[in-house]
Amino acid sequence: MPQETTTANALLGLLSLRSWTAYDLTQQMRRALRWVWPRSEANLYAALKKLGTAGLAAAVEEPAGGERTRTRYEITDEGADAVRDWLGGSDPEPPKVEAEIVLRTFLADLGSADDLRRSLAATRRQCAEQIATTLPVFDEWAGDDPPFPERAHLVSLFIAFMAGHHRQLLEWCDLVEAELDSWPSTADVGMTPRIREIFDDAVAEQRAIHDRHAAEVES
Amino acid sequence: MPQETTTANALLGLLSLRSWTAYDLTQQMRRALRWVWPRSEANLYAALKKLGTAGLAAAVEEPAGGERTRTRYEITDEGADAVRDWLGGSDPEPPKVEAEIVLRTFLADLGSADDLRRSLAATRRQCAEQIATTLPVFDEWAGDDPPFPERAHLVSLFIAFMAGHHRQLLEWCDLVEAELDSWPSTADVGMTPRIREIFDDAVAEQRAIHDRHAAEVES
DNA sequence: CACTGTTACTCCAAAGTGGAGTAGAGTCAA
DNA sequence: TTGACTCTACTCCACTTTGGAGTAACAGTG
Repeated sequence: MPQETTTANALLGLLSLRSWTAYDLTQQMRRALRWVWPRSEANLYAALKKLGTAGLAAAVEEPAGGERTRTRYEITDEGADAVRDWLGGSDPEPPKVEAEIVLRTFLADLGSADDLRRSLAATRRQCAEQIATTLPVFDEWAGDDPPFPERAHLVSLFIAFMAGHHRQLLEWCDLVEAELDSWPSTADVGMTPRIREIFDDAVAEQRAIHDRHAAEVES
Repeated sequence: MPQETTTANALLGLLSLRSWTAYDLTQQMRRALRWVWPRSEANLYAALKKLGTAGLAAAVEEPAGGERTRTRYEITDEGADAVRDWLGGSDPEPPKVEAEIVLRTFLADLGSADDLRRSLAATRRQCAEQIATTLPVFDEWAGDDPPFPERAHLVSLFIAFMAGHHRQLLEWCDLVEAELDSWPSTADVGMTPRIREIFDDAVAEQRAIHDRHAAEVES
């Protein structure tokens, strides 16, 4: 049996909770899981079809008002096995970050201080927009009739990750902006005492993690 | 003039600092920039060729010992303009995260507690491995003869981002593991008082960010 | 002088993107 | 009741990107 993709397993995971229509699944991915596993609609619909042909999910056409139909998917026993194999028999891919803002900061001496300030402001705005779309979802969970009350612990950990991610990103933006305000320009600042402090702190923290891990492996 | 991709601009950014061979550029991306802008080797070589045909960089074949040649790239005036346009005339893409570990945690009730523990341990290991590859690069910057001493301030902010990212990820792993140890199993824990605390804290933090941003926009 | 590792790339099938397109159904207001 | 929207429920397609394998020459080591 060939290994399924993580996207396929994510869909199978949702299908383990209940049956969904294809449309609902894409919306669910878009509303919530997008923030840790972003995939395009086209890809999700395609992955669902593959789950169907691989026998991991069963597709049923159901009426959707008037002439229309929609496709409802239900997990099969093979599908449930596949999810268990995934969780129990493989390690997660390492987390992956794509942060153009950090790239721009790294190359900030090729532009003006205001260029960088605008980019940081854009990142803050994007962060706030992201939160604006997720807050209603969280409120649904906080309300009287949450979708899966017995899963509140897992959802809470998910939300904690999001909060931590946003905190770290915005704190970093604050740091960059504070530094930027203390520089004459973006170029040729070099290793001032304050910069040395930031550098040493960051390296020391990484080294501590590294050493702690090495010690744990040895033991 | 059509907009360049972020990858193209990243390469042009490096070429603004000095000339590089194609091989060196891919290694540089792999050693350092990968952590905020991961791209495959194949893609980088292809992007460089495009920069050549677009006139943004000039490719020169140079001898590489014996019969072999390698391609050295130098930025052109058009290329330098393109970088400035990028930094000054467009906003960064929103940061993007892909974290299978969070997905697995979200779906942890489909597997055992040990499954999740193994996944968390794998994430910790991946984190340590990542740090192990970056520490030598940082040490180079801390040493007597750093590559671009006048850019130390930008490199330091880059490293600060990496440290913050790793801190947030590992602290989240700690939180999950601590919770996990207090649960009878991964399933059906639901909204215990402790979970409610985690949930409320995370939502409150997000809301604070959201409200602060809304207030700033209004003013 | 064989062997291992590094340099310097290319190739390719498969996965994924994102924007446009399509078309029926419900909703609300003039 | 008719037109304008928005939502539902997808499909299509050209393009980009991935990641692993492959290739072949050179450089250093024992």
